[in-house]
Amino acid sequence: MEPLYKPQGVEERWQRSWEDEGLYNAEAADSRETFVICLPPPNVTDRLHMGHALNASAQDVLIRWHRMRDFNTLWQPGYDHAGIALQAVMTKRLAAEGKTLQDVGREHFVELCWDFIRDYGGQIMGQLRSLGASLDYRRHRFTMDDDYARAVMRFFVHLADKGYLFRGTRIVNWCTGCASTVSDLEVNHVDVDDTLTWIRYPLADGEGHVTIATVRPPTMLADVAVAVHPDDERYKDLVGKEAIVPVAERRVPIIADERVDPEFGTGAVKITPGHDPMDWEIGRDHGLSEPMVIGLDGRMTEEAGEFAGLTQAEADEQIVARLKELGLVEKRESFHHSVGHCDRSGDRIEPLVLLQWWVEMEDLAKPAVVALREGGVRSKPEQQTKVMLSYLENIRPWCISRQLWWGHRIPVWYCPEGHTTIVESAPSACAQCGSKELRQDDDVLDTWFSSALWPFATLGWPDETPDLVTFYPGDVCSTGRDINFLWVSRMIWAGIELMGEAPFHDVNYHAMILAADGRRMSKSLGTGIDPTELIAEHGADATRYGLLKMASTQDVRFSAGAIEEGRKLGNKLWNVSRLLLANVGDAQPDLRPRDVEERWILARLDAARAELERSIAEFEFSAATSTLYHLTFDDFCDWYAEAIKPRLYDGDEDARATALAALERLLKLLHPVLPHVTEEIWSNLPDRETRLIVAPWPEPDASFAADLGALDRVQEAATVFARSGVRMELDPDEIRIFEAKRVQPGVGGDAQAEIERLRKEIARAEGMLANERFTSKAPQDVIEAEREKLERYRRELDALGN
RNA sequence: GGGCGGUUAGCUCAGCUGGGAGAGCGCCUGCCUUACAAGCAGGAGGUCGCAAGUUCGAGCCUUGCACCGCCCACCA
Repeated sequence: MEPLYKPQGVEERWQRSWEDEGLYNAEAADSRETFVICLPPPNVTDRLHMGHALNASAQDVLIRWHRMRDFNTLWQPGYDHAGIALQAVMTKRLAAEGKTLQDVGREHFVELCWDFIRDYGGQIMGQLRSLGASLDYRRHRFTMDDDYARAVMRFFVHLADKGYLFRGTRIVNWCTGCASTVSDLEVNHVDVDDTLTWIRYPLADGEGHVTIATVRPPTMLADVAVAVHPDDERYKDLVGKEAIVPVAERRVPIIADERVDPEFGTGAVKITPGHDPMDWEIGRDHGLSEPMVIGLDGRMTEEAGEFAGLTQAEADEQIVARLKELGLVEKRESFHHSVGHCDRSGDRIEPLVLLQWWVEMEDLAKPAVVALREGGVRSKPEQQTKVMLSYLENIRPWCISRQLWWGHRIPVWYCPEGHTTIVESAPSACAQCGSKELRQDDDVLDTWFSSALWPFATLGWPDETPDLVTFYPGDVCSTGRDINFLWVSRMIWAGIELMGEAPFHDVNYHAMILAADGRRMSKSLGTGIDPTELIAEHGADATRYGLLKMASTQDVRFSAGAIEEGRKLGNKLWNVSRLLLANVGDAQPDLRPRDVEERWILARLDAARAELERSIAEFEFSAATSTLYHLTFDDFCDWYAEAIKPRLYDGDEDARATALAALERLLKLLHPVLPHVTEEIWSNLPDRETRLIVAPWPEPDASFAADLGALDRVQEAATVFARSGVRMELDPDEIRIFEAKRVQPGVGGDAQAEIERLRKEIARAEGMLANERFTSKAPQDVIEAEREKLERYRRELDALGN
């Protein structure tokens, strides 16, 4: 064993062993209690980034911990086909070759996507292996696998059968960049600077005008009304009259609607149902038509007459110029407001009225609300439950059709009579009229439609497979807050709807790791840090430790020091193991705690076990790393190992056997966080045939917790000695430890300064205990603690000769 | 507009139901160099964002304010 632990080589070797020996595997036939986590399926094109690495580390700690606790433990891996994302990548590649989608055609395009995945996809599983992630890689699933596709089709048909599905013409979020609709959740509202133009609409009866304000003058070509608030006194007389939309020269009614904000602008608003969500709702309620003057390409359509074919910017310029000529522009002012942008492409969302497939969400969401409200599904941090509830309680229909080629094609067939046939696989004839002339819907499903099934479609659903019976429902979902609505909420309601219960009982939302500037890591700004480089440089153990340590709050800046701390911990453990292994002779691990320091370390190990169980169970991984660090450095190395060193050298068999047993326990406690170095050391223990990864987690053992005062006294004496150079009186046992530890006087140890410090503390404590209001109102244990402190200070002062 | 989180040592962050302000890194000093290309021991460094309130006692509870970040949202 070398003095410096080098993870390179060691880690890869164990990763191969664990996997080859089948120690990651979960079997349905295994009758032990199960513990199941599904890896959030990364996009098939993803490479490991900081979020993946952190989340995988957290999940692996849970998985390894439960595996050691004798659970039948399944960590399910796989990929998501990432409809829009992959199609965008492929479209770009085609464009680089000077080709368009139409050039290659649908069928060939899909083949190209598969080729791309074969060539460039699937890298992240290898990267997760290098992190030591103990996924059951044999069970790898992909959301476009044949079996998975069958589940998606069943889901669609199920929703149709239950009446949750409908096809309707509504206003949607159209992304010109993706050339597809996107759901409300995939729209980012971004503040932008626009120009607000105040335009006079003459009244049809020639009696004056009404002024509206708009940031999008070209859409006035699609105006069908002017609306005011019903209680707005200024416009009472105008309601029911007509106005003339300038340029378009169209007569439109002036209507009253409560959704108009009388405080905004003039209190009168142009109504354009074809291009604005609120206008669409008002228009629908007033039975107005929904003309559109902007097309799928974002340009002005034929409906725009003389402006057809122009970009919106060009149309804007020309229309405003025309209005100015007509003297109808009252004013123009800069205007700061928030506008929807496509989360994927960044393009400004174009609200358009299109025929799409929707899921009616209200009833589906209700059982999920109950599960969250009644604690069937808990969140960490807890506030996320409220966030999720407010989303589910205000949920709106989900637009699930996407105008893409890469994805699950919607299983709906249309006949010339206009009938629809909804079945899982291609029908031979129309279900209603028997027509053989069927045409499948061109669209594919939202990627998240298939992701929602992940916890059970990966186990064989809709078939009642042994895997499904054994491993559903799972236990924990660990993910980022960014996909809580997109993915987590949908797994919950889909699980309840199709499986009768939610797929997990706990959701852990991990921290976001930010760059040094406090913003999200950004490739273009060069602030990103690649976890695969961290692994290559510092090792997987150090990377895991560092990520878990730094990610204590919801958002945290990356700190290289945390990784370094992990490396140091592994190195320290390595070296204390070298010390013990080199000096135990042929001793076997055995508990023979004869002396106080041995009972003490066993009690400390058990206390740490309890702290770890609590922190891991509560997903407080940062607290867990802290426990491990102090246990290893302070307790095990600095006190215990130092104290027993002389006896090890002397060939004390009890000390040797107990030291090995204590080291075993330490390795077990550290294994979930630092799996590689602990397994490596474990393999060097005498007669070691079993693997640490499946070694039993230590049972609670409080039998050594009593009478630990001796160590406390030695530590107290050491502190006093270091600060003052004065030795307190100790018992022979205590002196032995004190000597073994070779306690040194601190630099500038100053008895006088220490005496003054203690006197001040004593005065403070005495003051508190003399305060009747404190002694009468404070809890007994607080008062008792204060008395003990006072005693200790007095004892120390006494030792200093005062 | 609504909601949530944050503001503690030079840096990254802990601080559980109110009861002596902490860790790691960095810095300074000493010791050891027969586990630790390092380790051990000690030290300096903080009006716990600001203000008021409750309390015997506030980093922690209440109210207001300031700044930072995130989420949701039909401000044309």
